[in-house]
Amino acid sequence: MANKDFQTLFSESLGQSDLSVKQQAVLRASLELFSEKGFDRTNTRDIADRANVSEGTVYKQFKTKEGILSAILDPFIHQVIPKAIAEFLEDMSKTATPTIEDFLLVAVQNRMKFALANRLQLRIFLQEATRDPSLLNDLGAEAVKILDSPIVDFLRNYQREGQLIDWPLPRIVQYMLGTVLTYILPKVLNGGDLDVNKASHETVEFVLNGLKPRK
Amino acid sequence: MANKDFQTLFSESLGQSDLSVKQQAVLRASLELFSEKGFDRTNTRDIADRANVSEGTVYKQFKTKEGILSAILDPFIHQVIPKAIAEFLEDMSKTATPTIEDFLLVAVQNRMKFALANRLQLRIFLQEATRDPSLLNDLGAEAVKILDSPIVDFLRNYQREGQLIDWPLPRIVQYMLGTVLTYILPKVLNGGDLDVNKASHETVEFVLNGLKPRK
Amino acid sequence: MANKDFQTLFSESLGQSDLSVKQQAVLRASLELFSEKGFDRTNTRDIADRANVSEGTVYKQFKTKEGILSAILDPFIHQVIPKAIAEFLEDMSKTATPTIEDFLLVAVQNRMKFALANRLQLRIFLQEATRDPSLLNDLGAEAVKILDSPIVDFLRNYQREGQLIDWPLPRIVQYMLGTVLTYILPKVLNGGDLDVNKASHETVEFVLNGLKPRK
Amino acid sequence: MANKDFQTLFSESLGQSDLSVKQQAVLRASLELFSEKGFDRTNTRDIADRANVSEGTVYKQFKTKEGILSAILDPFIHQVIPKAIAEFLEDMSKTATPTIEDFLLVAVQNRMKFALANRLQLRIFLQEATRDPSLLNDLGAEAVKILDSPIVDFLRNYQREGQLIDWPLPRIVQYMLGTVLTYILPKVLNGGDLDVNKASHETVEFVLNGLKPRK
DNA sequence: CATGAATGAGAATTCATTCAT
DNA sequence: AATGAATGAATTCTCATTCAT
Repeated sequence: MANKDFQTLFSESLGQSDLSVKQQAVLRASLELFSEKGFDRTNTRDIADRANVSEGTVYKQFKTKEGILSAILDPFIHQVIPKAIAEFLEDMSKTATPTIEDFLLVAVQNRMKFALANRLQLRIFLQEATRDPSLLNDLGAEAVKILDSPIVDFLRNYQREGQLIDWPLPRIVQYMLGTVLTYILPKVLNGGDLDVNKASHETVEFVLNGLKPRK
Repeated sequence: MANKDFQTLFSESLGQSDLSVKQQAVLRASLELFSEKGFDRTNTRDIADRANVSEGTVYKQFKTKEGILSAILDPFIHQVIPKAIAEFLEDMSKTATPTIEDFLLVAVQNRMKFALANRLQLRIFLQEATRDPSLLNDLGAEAVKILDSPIVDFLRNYQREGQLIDWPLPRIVQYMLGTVLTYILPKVLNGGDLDVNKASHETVEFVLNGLKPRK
Repeated sequence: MANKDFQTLFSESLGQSDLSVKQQAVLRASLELFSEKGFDRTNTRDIADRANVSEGTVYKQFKTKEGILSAILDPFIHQVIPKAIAEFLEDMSKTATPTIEDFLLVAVQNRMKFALANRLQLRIFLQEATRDPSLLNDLGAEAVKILDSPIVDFLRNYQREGQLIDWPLPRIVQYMLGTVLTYILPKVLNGGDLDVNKASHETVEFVLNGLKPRK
Repeated sequence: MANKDFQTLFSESLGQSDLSVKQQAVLRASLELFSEKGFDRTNTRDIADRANVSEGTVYKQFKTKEGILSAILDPFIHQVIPKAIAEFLEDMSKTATPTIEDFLLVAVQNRMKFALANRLQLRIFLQEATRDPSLLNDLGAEAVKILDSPIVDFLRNYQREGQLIDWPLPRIVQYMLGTVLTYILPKVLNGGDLDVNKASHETVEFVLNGLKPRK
């Protein structure tokens, strides 16, 4: 049972719940509005209204509007994602996965579920990243940590066994990510449900075998 | 010999150059600024300054700031891209391509060059699309037209010959696109050069064979 | 003790004083400036200055400049004037008025005093009405209510007694109004005092007897 | 045979037709637009469009937008009206008018026809006069000239004969004007036809006899 | 003479942020 | 802590006016 659900992770990410109920309402309202309309087209009046709070209260905790954005994205990048990675790795370690198919299936499903559970944050992240690509670097820095973890041992092992092609791991991760994204991005942006089981099987099927018929 | 370059296509897209020199300067300045800072964080004062034009002039042709954005994105979606597709298809038809490797190589290179040549517009498009996913639908509508062209015959032929797996074509296109994007997106957002030759060979290599060693 | 004075009626008309002191200052400043220079030639900067308030404050309560105009004219047409009519009718009812001279004298004086007390609003009303005659219809709709009140009984009674000519009442009201206006309009537009006593006596003298010497 | 019609007087008023066809088109377009929407809400772009002329041409003859207004109102006040008065007086002199009824009838009809024929200018004049009452003085100055003309002799004669009450002539003119206005103003502002014959008879009937039944 | 592109000063309006209550 | 009125800088947009062609 992979990640905790969104509520839990989000709340935990909000600095150990040192936020009052109202402040959390502000954060949730901002999360929704930023995701729906974008940071620049959301005004503090609307945030206050949606959070059922005065405009002054919005500024009590978060000194600026920019600060609210940081309060959403910073923990997302530096806490939610790392924590998700950690839990993912733990899950992987526990799972006896003899074939690479099974391994990738778990990995892909894990990523897809995470993305859907954190849809709003991801959408905000994408919006900001298209403006300020340095955010992508921040994310990349976190992602690289995967390659500094036991998971590498799994992959190297598959390579040694001849189950996985002998390319540099970053290149392998790149392709898997790209393929997963083609399933997830439309859902993150447009909403709608994703049949994670079907999507993950299709992904693994392609990623492993490519477009040329075997035999 | 593939696409005309950016300058040409962009100028052509501006409705037969019915724009004065100054109006074109406004459009170019907006293109740059929107791409650099995003639509919402660009103000008309800055556009006027960069275009060496008065603020009034900015509004003479394009009635609103929103109108400038449309003047950039609309022809991009409805003229530049379709024209690029048309020229791409023509190139394909002319090329005798015995193996699917060669065919995909040309296709992928073509797409990559186009993306890099239209980097600024693409970046603006991405920024807006993350806010208003309906733009993706507009783009999708144009893209679908590919599947209504001679290129389909090529692909079906490869499938019949056993060079291409027997999946629905949209699924095949989806994976190719996803993989190409992993090379292009970082360049579109961050700038920098892409070794199109190397990237396209790697892409085709992966897309056709997947991550599992053949044999 | 006819109408309450302007201050009272104006304040009452402002929706039970649900406006802060500053908002009332905005309204008063607008009233003065619109009356002096006309709506179109008054800018919000001047309103803010005269009200000793920031320009943002002008827009807090009244969403647009147009909105300020409505905040002045709407209650004037739909509350101040109806209320004035009601009080006028009450005054009339209480007054035992054996002759039509006395009756008209009270009526005319009443109208003149009201017009002078509401000089600024009337002037704005006139300015707008010359652009948008539909305003006159709105006013007319309110005025017609007079002919749906006890005052009609008075007039009919005078007609029966042979003190008042047997014309349709609207025609009679039309002439009285026209004559009263010749005294009031110059004062509304130019300012200056009106000797209400003298003016009302002259009006009644003319209205009743015409220009041809009796006997 | 009272006034020449509008076209004639207006054209004559335009400085002896020293205006080109285009300039006259500008004046006519301005006349219509100012009357419809008011001076401040009419822009020079609209004037140029309605006159089928470039915006530059609008400024060739009339240095400023204000100048167009003057070109309309100045001759109206200082030429059209005086000329109308002169012709009116001439008509009066020629007419043998034994009774005051007949005399007033002609006078009133004359005024009404003039007002209707010059509806657009009058409307503009009213709009401006409600802003800048000094215009009323200008008009008044012209009007006073009536009392410096043969017409005075007519009126004094009627007074001597006991057909006209022995009040100061300005007061008499004031009442007549007020009554005439109640018929004309609604038409000037709202448009629509006026039954000049009926209206003039009613006016004279009231003005002479008042509201109290004779005997 | 006529044109209409260009100008730039100003106007309305928005909104993040502050602060007295 | 919470409120929301108040602020004023910034922004979009309009329009009378000018001037090169």
